[in-house]
Amino acid sequence: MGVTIKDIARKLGVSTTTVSLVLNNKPSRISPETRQAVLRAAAELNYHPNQIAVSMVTRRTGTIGLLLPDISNLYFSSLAKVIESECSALGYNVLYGNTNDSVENDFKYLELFLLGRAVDAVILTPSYQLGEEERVRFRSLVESSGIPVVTVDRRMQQMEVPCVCVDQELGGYLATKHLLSLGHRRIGCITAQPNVSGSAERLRGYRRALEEAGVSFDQALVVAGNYHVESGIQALPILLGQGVTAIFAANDMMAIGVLRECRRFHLRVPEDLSVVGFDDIFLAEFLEPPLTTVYQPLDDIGREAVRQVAEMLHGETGGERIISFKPSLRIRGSTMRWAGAQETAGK
Amino acid sequence: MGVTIKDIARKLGVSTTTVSLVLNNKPSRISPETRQAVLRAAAELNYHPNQIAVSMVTRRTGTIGLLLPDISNLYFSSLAKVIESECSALGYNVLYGNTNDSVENDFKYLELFLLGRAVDAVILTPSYQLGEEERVRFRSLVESSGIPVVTVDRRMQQMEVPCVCVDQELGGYLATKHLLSLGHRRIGCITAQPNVSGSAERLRGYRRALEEAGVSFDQALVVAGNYHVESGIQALPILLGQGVTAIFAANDMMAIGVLRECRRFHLRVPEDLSVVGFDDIFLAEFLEPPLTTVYQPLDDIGREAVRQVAEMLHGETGGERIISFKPSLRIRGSTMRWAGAQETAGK
DNA sequence: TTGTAGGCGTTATCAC
DNA sequence: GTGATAACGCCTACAA
Repeated sequence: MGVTIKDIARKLGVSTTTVSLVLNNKPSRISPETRQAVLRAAAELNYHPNQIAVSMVTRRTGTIGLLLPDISNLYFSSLAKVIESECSALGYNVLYGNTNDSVENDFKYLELFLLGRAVDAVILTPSYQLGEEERVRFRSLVESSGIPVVTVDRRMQQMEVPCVCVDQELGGYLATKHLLSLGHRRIGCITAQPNVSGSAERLRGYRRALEEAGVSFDQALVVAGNYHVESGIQALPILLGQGVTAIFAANDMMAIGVLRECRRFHLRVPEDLSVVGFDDIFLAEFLEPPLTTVYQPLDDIGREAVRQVAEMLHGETGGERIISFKPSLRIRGSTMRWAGAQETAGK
Repeated sequence: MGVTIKDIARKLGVSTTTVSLVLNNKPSRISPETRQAVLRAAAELNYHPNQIAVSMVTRRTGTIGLLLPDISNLYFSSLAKVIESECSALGYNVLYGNTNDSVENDFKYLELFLLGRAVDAVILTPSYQLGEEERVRFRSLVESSGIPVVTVDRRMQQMEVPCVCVDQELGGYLATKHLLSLGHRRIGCITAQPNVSGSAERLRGYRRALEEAGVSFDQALVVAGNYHVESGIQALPILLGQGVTAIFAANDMMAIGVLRECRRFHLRVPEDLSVVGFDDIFLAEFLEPPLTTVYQPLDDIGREAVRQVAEMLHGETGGERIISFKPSLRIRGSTMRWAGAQETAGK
């Protein structure tokens, strides 16, 4: 069960060296005859190299670890699709882990993959910003293993690891500015936990837009969600209680929650409430109303993450570089001019 | 770079056997002192077994291959999440491949995973029913590798492989019967390619419901999609041209396409057109209107697929068993009694 | 209770 | 041109 080069060698009366040389197209000048013979025998016996054995000696697995917080979030599953496809094109397989937005799971998989030398590199979306202690743990993990690690979508502060993402702050700014330009003044914001990278930046963008427009920031208009639909649902009544006329949700899932809950409250979107999301998951345009949201160039991000990994695999050094793409606003049906805008129109 | 049991053995002046025995908790009675010493040394040196080396000798990789047609389809990403989580609980990693509904890719990954002995087992959703030639290829691939293969969500006809799925025919039947019970008589059906397993069965259920209700089957009301949103969009005008009052889409993605296109046509759902989907992806209830659809017990399916695999890994034999779960109808807002129903009410 | 030695399948280093 | 032989890191009879 399992033809080996030994079998081929024996059958042909040559050494395993010869077989290996031929099968790997090594530039050692084997006579055309033996060459053909080996090739034919390999085909006849239906030989296929045992990748484990190959990995054993070459010290590379041909596998890249991919750690994502939640594959059932359309944003991440689309990202996974791009990354897997890019990896596949480079001859790499993807070992996948769902971290459920838990730092413990981040570490669980990281240790599994890095310490076990099960992968040649890792692409991950870290769950939270690490505390000092965890930072040490992470750093020693990465350094001692010597395995390239690249972060995608979210940054790891103070870590010497390349990060591929979007300019989150700008995204938050664009979303909020759009609402402001429509005359909204009381704009709610649903963020994720403050120590999730990305979330804080999006909030910063929100604040900057407000300040620029001379609208004072009100902490009561900011509620922390968790990037899941449910937290959008829960946030809505709180924000309505604050009299908001528009909501910026830090991702599309939460925006979907808001949309959904609005119907339960018989609130029309966008007539009664404008809603902006973030990510532009591909279902966003199919919602009712089609969701105005901040587009992330997913393909670029995924492609670039793999490119970064590939570079490091080819000896390029890591280090804390940030490759940042520009997000852009996709205006659709979930936002409109605030009916009461005339009052403040003169501003 | 990489502490080995040799390092530990050397440091302690014992043999690698001793170290291995201790570290693997083997029932060979090592003296408590050496035992402790080994454990301590391993911790101090930060030892972690090289999984490749372990795999080399144990002949198991601790990895399960998962091949899915489209991870950006919410149904499959949710399934992947369940499967990964179950595998993880059993100590298995998941090597993931996106096949894009192409048989060629099915084989590409299957060969990569099976022939390279990169996985201990494979769970896959086959792209299409295989032709005779492909069937031979598949069978020899699976048999020669001796690696357990389990099919999920879709069957492979005439293949000696366990399949975990839902009673597709029943699902199609329930969906259609629901529409019939609401008075609809011209019911369109959007299927996938006829040779995609599951699709054909769902269509059969549709026919059975029609026959049972004494409504004659009309081929013109059946249009073939591809399980993507776009094909729902394309199918709608065709079906409207046939004067349908309701549509059964063979999955939720296509149903979403229908919903979306209805808005462009200023058609109200469900007042002007009832729509039923299939899968009950978790966004279904968040759509507008919330989608009536056929629920698949995703968790059960994923869990059972992994259980099947685990059994085969433990020596249970494979064979063509079908583990079928019952789907159920989730009635939500996208269906209602047909306004013209009274005409045929007496029927 | 512990050590020796062989082997897993492949690649790599030298000789010949 | 080709072939021994030694790794790679670990496990496991079998010996001692």
